[in-house]
Amino acid sequence: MTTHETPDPAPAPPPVPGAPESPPRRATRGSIVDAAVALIADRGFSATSVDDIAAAAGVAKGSIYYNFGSKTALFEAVIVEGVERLTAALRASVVGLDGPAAIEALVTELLVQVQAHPDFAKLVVAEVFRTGRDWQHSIRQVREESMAVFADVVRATWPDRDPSLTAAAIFGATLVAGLEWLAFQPQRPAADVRAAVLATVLPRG
Amino acid sequence: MTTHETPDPAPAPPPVPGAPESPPRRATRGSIVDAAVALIADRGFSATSVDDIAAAAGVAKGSIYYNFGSKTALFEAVIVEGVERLTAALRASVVGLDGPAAIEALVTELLVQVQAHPDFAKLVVAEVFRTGRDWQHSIRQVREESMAVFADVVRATWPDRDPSLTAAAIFGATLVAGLEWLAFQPQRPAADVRAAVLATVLPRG
DNA sequence: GTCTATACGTCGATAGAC
DNA sequence: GTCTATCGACGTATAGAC
Repeated sequence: MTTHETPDPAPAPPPVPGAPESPPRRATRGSIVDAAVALIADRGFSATSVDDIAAAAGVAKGSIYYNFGSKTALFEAVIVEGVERLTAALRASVVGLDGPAAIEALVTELLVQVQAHPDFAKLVVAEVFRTGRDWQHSIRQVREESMAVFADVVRATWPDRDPSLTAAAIFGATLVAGLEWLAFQPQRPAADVRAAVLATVLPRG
Repeated sequence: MTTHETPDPAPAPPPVPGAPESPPRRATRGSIVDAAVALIADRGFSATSVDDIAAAAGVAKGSIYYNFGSKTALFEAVIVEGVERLTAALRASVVGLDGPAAIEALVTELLVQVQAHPDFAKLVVAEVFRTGRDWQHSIRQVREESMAVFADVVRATWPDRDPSLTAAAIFGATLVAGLEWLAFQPQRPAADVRAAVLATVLPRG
């Protein structure tokens, strides 16, 4: 860094004529994240090597370190991106609703998300309650955003109940029933799961 | 998975599960199991080394291999013993009860167990839904015994509901609310958690 | 039965070619 | 920006002393 090197933003690779603004980095990043979610959900963080992720993503190990810096940083990115996507979906599902209808919408949307991203759901369940991990703070921050969506609806629906604990209970009921379904009873229709959860967490209706 | 592959259950190693235990061995075994639960719950299986467990238990690494044969076998023992204890406690809590009172007793007892063995509770949540692990079969077997206690009570209480999915929902609501409490709101009284869960999973009454 | 010492393999991270 | 080759650190499991 002392001698004269060109510290400028590196020139882009040869753009293929006809390829519409396809940053090679986005594709690489995306495939790495996808592979990491799938592998870590199944085997856990430490049991999944960076070599495994690179092989599954179809990239070289060096590319992972170029794009994310470290294995821990990669995992943090996976968690943060996933939870932000989940939070956005939950928020969107309750727009214009309140009361029991809003609770019903949240439960339904969470089940949809669990079915759409089962690996990520497993990963969240496996890692949220850990305390001795480097990414604890990242997880905790996004966790609270997601939980707040539930807590706000609970507060507006049942003013006499504890918002955060009730939100955790409803969230847990939905998530665990959804994973029970995907992991052990995948042949059941989604409607069965939704019906069972709603019958459990909503008063007679 | 690991380094040298031990060619399956070979009769070579001295420690045979089920063999009569000499008194000195029990103390060593117990301290190893306790240390393993605490460390693995916090950091995960692969992130916890046998050296760490040995140090926390106050024994030498060789003693762990003498008593359990492998790191995987140690973890299986931890899981099986813990879930059997939980199942026994749940069964005992509903003797002579049925209907909503039995549900209430199960929820209460599960919260008591979560509070009494928080490390084990975290560990269970982290590992139950994994599929790519060696001990998958051990976990699944004991998991079903515990879940059956809930499902039986659900079946007797609400004949119109799906037993296994409803059991999963109630179990999930209780466990996640309990861990939310221990991990993020430990200052709250236990009664708050119990009240929130019961208000969520039991119809007005 | 429990300890210490060590062999053998794997993993995260880096360097440098292209 | 992505690749290959490689290094140092650490982890499981075993051998043999006590």
